[in-house]
Amino acid sequence: MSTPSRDRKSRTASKQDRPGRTRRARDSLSRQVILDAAETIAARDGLDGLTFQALGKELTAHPTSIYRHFRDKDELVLELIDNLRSRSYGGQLEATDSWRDDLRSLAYHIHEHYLRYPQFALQMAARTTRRPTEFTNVEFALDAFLRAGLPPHDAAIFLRVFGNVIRSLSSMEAGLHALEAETRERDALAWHLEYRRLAPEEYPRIASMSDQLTDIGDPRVFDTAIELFLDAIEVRARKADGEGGQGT
Amino acid sequence: MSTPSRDRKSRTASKQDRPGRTRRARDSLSRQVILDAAETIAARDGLDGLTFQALGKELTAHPTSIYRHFRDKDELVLELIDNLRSRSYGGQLEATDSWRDDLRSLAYHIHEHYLRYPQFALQMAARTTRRPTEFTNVEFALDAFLRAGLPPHDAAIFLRVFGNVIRSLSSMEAGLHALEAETRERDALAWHLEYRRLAPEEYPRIASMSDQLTDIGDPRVFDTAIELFLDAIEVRARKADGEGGQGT
DNA sequence: AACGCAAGTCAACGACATTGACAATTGGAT
DNA sequence: ATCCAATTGTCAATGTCGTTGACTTGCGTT
Repeated sequence: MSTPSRDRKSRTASKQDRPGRTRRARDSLSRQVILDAAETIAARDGLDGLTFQALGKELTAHPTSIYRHFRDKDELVLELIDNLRSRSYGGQLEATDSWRDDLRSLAYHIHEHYLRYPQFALQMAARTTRRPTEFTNVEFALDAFLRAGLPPHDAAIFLRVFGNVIRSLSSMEAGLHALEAETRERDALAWHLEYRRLAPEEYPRIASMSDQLTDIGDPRVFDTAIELFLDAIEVRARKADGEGGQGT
Repeated sequence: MSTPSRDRKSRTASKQDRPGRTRRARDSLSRQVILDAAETIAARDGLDGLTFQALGKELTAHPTSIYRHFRDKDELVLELIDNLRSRSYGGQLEATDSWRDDLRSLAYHIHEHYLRYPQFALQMAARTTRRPTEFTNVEFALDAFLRAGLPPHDAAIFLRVFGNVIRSLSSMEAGLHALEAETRERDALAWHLEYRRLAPEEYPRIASMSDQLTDIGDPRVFDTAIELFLDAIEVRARKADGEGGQGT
């Protein structure tokens, strides 16, 4: 056999040996087509499964075709995240006459979004996108804080606290869900066993309450955290209102 | 990146950049020696820089030597995390007569630990290690909650809420710090500019307070979150105490 | 009809984790 | 003291990944 480096480019033969594997039609790829395929893969195999080779297979195209449309993988992933976010909560929020209900509703919207796309949670939590969806949410929350009676200065910082708590808690919970089911169950089981086995002399409080302790993924945690925050905000708002109104 | 073409070519004798150091002495490697090297690398180059090849170079050993001491990379990383944690806050916590101070102190201990090792923050937040350091912290916090006057059932769930909020917020903040400084500054700058530029008719609340808005990495966020939580716990404890004690 | 150029393809590269075979060193049994 | 087998370090090889540069193909313009 001669060197196969040059004569491998047989014109029609190599194309026809796999009838299904023809070259993709020109302009049949686009950012949107690729993003859709990426979402399919990520939803099915997780973020780790989202490789260029997997994309190539999903699209029936050569893996490196994607480089004609995205500079690198990071650009693709960021675009995908933005795509999902805008699809998940776009303009579904309407203010009621209860700031508490509004904030709670916003919190659950975001929480739900994170749990829907656990693969991306970690990346979503720490980045601001500065896009319409984000602006709308900020405006909505800010309005609720002001209606609660907080002075603007407090509203500004509480907005961030509230938002960060929601996103970081959701992200963490989503991160857990993203683990393999088997690993997670094994962890939870080991957790219960080991905490029950601790010496009561050394850890009296743990021992006395071991039945009531709950593991890290307990869904009540998020609900409780939100209610605690709303309580705290209410207290502060009342206090500020009293001071501002000089004893009204 | 320059191509290090010189150090891989050594077949037989040219390995002797260091004469006499053909092979590491027997038993000169151990879990602890490897973990120390791993910490050095991670602190210097980040968690992404922690590869077996880097480890090999740091130890002047063959990269695969590590497999004699750790089953795989995950085991190494988890062990490293546990190592750092126990070194960072081991038995420095002492209960005072103020449950509020105690919980605050615990929160800051953990927060500081996360900021000290931002590379590991993401992995630390979501995993329970079930090790002495963790047990001690849980016992400490549980005791504080009970002293605050919470009924055991509430203490159990609040323990988780408090812990998850601390860890997830710290993790997120650390994640920001772990980004390259350049990227982070560019992001913060863009954030301020874009929020100031928004149309007042569409986002009146944002426009009216644009000067007071703060970015995602504001260090006051953590402090405020903790104080809000402590407030909320105090309210709940008073309520529970009043109900349980039938009017004090 | 010819051609330029964008879009798809392909092989190759270097970095990565992991594996199985191999070599050197050690301590214990003889 | 000597041998042996287990332990520990080494090395080549495998298969994955993202990314690059050279190539081919065919559409739109001329």
